[in-house]
Amino acid sequence: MRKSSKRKTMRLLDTIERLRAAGLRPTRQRAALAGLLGSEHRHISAESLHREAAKAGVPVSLATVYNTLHQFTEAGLLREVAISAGRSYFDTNTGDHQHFYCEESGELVDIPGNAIVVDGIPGPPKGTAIDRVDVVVRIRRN
Amino acid sequence: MRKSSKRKTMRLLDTIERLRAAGLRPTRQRAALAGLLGSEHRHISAESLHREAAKAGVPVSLATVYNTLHQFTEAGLLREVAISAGRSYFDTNTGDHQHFYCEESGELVDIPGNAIVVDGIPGPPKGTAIDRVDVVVRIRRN
DNA sequence: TCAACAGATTAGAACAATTCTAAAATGAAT
DNA sequence: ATTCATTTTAGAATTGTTCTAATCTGTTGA
Repeated sequence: MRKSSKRKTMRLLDTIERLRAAGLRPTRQRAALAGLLGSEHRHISAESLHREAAKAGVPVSLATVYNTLHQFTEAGLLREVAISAGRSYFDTNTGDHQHFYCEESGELVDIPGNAIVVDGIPGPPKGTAIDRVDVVVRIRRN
Repeated sequence: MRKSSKRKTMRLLDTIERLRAAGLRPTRQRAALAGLLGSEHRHISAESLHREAAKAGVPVSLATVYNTLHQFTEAGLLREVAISAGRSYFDTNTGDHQHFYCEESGELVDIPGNAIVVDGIPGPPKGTAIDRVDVVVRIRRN
């Protein structure tokens, strides 16, 4: 067995464990998608992941990609980043951080959470609690 | 002439002046929509403004509502607030401020700009400049 | 005042992103 | 192996938005 193959196998087992831990049945498709998401932090859309899966020879329906992304998000494996109407990203980095967003290219760039500080947020309206604070720094080429 | 009618007329003239000043031809529809947007600060969607116009007896096509909202935004009369895929708001308050967003109700609540402070934003990627910093404080009922 | 034309509006088609549906397939537990 | 709940799937449906080509309206200048 070659090294790369062995590594792949170990990653797969890992993935299956993580799915189980998240309370998700480790199906073929979920494991494949989790594998594609990989360990490096990335910003993906449903469409782009669907294309990637197809390219990797894992035929998954677009509906399943959407289902899976939402389940992963609920399970805390992903974070959804709202940018603009009709443009939704999923971020494999669920830790504390924010984003630059380039209006022209549509690209996201991370801002480490320890860099940015938001201060002076008033108490939330009665009967509600703060869930998360999202900062999007919109940038333009010049 | 009744008081309310006089007030209405004055507002209309005002509106027309503001449109001209923004370099927009003061058409029936633009004046009507600008009038509906009124002077109090509000958060609206294209759909909601379209419904309002219909209810007020001003038949405007949805396409015109979209066109007008975008033109007003470009002219600096409105600010667009991106909340989530498939949910875009226009804010009649173009001054410095941010928002609470209630995940459950979809409502926006203003946070005065003088309250909130964002610090420690790193220099933007090479070749780009910061256009705007958007803060969305996501809240949930409890 | 009105003719002419650029610019604006319109209904409806087209489009993009996402969700729904009902049927077929699969994983887990006997 | 059989069963059953869960998952996947293709394709239809929905939603929000933009496009298109025809029609209409402000504005300008004769």
